[in-house]
Amino acid sequence: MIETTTPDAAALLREAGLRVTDTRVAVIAALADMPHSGADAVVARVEATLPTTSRQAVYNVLNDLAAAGLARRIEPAGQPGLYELRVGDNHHHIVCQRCGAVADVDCVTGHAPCLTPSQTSGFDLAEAEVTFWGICSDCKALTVDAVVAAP
Amino acid sequence: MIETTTPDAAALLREAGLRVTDTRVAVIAALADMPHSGADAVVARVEATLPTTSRQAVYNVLNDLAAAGLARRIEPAGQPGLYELRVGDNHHHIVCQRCGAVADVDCVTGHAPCLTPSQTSGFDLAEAEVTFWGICSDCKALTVDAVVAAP
DNA sequence: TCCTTTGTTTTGACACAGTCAAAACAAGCG
DNA sequence: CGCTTGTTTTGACTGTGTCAAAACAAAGGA
Repeated sequence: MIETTTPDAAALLREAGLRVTDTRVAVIAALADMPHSGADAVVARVEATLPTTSRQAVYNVLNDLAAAGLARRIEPAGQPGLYELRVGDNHHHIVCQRCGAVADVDCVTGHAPCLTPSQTSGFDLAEAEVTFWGICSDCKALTVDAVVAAP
Repeated sequence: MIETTTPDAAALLREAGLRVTDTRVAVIAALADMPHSGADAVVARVEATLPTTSRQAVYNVLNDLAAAGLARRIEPAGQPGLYELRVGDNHHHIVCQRCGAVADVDCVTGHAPCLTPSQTSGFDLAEAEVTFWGICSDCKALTVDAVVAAP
């Protein structure tokens, strides 16, 4: 019986022309469970089921998945690279300035404006990446608590 | 007589409540000359006039300038942090996917759409950062040359 | 002008994220 | 089953940046 927890990682890998290995399946499962994870978090999650997995193997897999278009890498300023399986829809992200939490943001109103800079300085434009910055609800709650607790 | 090469770095520093030192003035001059420079490039430039300057001093100054609002730090994915003196107008950037060159892009058509994500997942939104990716004219030229030279 | 205070710079060790390369290993195919 | 080729392991290494203590210098007052 096939694991339904992951969106049939094996099939995804085969379609992308990548060999199906335990490490790769486990990394995909980890990303399905915890989107916007960094290599370290993935290593930790993978080690839970495959304790002998090396850090390097996870880095390899994450690179391979990104190169094959099965995963997308984002790199908000001040954070290590994060990976997610949601690909192909060029959605955006909102990042917490305090704790670094990341959430998805669907593309903005018709998204045309974001793809059309006023001048391109001679560049051939390939894509536009939008990152929103703010404070997540958890951190907001903490701030309020602090204010309330202050004398 | 006052150096007119830099936009009176000393005055900027004093207004920001920072002491005026050779290192700081030299870093500001470097950034005025070469916007979107990383720490390494700034170190190299500063060493040209102040050969005894330490790498750490440049990092300190760059951090101080950014903290004081005299410089802005950007960090395109896959590159070290870059600094520029153009602050306060929240302009955007276009980055070359091949060579990493960076150019300024003034804020997009009315900029309202980019500041209004469809859902904020409970975040308090502070700002929106847009990064355009493409190929700069230099790299474009190289590609054409390669194609022409190919057969 | 010289002294004092406080902020800056130097020096050198260190941390983190990630890459490189070679040897051991295993998936997929005939 | 065994080959071939791609994957994983191991361990050293790089680049970017931070930390901390001692040496030093800018600003302001005596």
